Amino acid sequence: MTKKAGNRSIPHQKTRGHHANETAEDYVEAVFDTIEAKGSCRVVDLARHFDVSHVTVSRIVGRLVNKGLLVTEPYKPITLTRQGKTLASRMKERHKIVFEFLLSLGIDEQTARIDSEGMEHHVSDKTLAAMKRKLGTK
Amino acid sequence: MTKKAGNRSIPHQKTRGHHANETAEDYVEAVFDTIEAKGSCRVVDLARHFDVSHVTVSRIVGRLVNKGLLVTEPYKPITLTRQGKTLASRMKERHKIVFEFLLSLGIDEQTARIDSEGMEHHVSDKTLAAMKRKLGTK
DNA sequence: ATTGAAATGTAGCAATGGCTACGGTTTTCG
DNA sequence: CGAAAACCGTAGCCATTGCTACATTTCAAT
Repeated sequence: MTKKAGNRSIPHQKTRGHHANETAEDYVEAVFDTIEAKGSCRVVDLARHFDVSHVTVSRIVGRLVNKGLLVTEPYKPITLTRQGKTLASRMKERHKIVFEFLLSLGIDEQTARIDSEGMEHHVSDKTLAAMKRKLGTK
Repeated sequence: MTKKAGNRSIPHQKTRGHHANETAEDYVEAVFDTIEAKGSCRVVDLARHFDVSHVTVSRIVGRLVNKGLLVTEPYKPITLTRQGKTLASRMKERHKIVFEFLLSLGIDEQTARIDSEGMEHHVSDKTLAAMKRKLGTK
């Protein structure tokens, strides 16, 4: 052994696990925003937000409950655990920095919004710090 | 119907399909680079490159052959179709721009390499153009 | 209080991307 | 040449994320 385990220089992530993380990040952020916007967050809110079926949402919510990020009960609204809130805050912060950085490059809001949503999961702390620096410099 | 179909304003991609595209992009790029580097590309080269098993590679290669991006035969090397070459070139160009842009932010090569691999799939043409502009400006 | 609509849950299917185990091909080398 | 090593394919398992169809629960409006 020591053969199969990540001897490669880390770059290429095992997609499955990596994407599961992205999903968790997206969901806690959406739950946070929805609660902030309308007081509570239901499965249907997330389904509309991500444009997927409520089935997909409730399965993923179940997984994130098991992971300790969300709390809910059958037919009840969804809330964040402390851990979920922490992750959501972190993601919102990343999102904001990447979004504003893109705006500072002269990109329109619509494009910046879409790109930042895709990029925020792939930007390392170092790159995020560099973007923050540039923004402060401006 | 017209109900379930993407009425949302496009940002949130149906992950499955979206990620399949990313995989295709990564694979054609890797095939291109491998052929450039050592004359031919085998399943085992890709398995080592992505640090996954050869089984995963050969299944994905099979799919990309069906998609018209790759060409191969049992126990033979993998080559790119014209379409595959086009996509590979596009991805390499994106990769290069994002990578160099990150370097221009003062990020170290290792980090820039990892981040650019993750980001290249999520950067729109507009954002890419903006990065290119900034690089030219320097 | 009842009923009907909206929201959730459950069952079950498909596609993608991981894996191990096992067996067949090809290549290389003694 | 012949055997070991390297490479590749197939079978079959699991997890994730989509979906439709159908059942159940809640809630609001009459």
